[in-house]
Amino acid sequence: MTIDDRLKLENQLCFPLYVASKEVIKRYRPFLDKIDLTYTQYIAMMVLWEKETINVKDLGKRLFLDSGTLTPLLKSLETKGLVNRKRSKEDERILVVTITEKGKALKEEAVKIPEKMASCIKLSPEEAVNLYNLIKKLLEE
Amino acid sequence: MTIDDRLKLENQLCFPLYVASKEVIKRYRPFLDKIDLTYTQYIAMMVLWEKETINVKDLGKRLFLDSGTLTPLLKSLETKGLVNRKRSKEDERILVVTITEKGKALKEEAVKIPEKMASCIKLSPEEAVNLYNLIKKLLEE
DNA sequence: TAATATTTAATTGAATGCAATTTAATATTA
DNA sequence: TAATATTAAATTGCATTCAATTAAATATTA
Repeated sequence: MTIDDRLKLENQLCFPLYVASKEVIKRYRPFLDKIDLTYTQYIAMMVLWEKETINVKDLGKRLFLDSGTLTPLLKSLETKGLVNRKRSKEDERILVVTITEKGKALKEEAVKIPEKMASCIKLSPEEAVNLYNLIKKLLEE
Repeated sequence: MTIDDRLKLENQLCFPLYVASKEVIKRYRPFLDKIDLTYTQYIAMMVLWEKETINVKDLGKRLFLDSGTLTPLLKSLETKGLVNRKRSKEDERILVVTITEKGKALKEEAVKIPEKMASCIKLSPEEAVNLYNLIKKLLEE
């Protein structure tokens, strides 16, 4: 490979990763539109469907997002009536996010999404596991 | 796997992909800061280092970006003196982007980036190829 | 040719995403 | 305790990203 070749898009690992991520998120859109969530709102709700209550810092650790992204996102979810935001009594710095009944109810709609997405993606279960493990390794260190 | 498990982040393929894409782009930042480019500006410049001249539509096809992203991006690259923007004489709808001498000169700095990035990523060449192929397959259809 | 359709960028608007700073609360230390 | 340091969110500012619309130019069709 020449020096020049190294600066070509096709020879970068990052670029296909970047395209794939955007593309897969785009494929979620028709399904997410039906429950009026963006992708980022959806992954935040996924955490809340599992945990019901979490503070902003822990949510950020889980989603790899900071308060600059999460604060407006959570305010928007609150406006939709899906979560409550309340300062902790013990430590006023901490903002505790709790899922509402309406938020919980939304889960019934959302459970259909993963299998619908799976059928959009042309990977065998083995390939999917393989990809998953390679991405995990990529993220190491 | 229970129905509930399917709605957990760890069991989604999309989420690690999304995190990995952001993370790898973040790792580019220290290198890109040195040549005063954002990641998106960098991939646009990569195309121009290879082709010297391209119109917005073709650039968008190559980068999987539309004019909503590219128009401000290219204006910014023009402000930096790295490209020129000029309407085609034959078809005034088409905007032709051409790399400047300053833009070409920047390539000398940029050639070091891919190998520096490679050393940031803990994948063997075989694993990288494997990942590349799986991502390509994921994007099919 | 005149009317219509298509194409290409630009624009608009909403939602990220992140670095950097600020604010307020709590913890630590002198 | 008083001063300082740390922590958690919020805010600010800049750069995407994309859907939808607009505007202008070109192509096609009646």
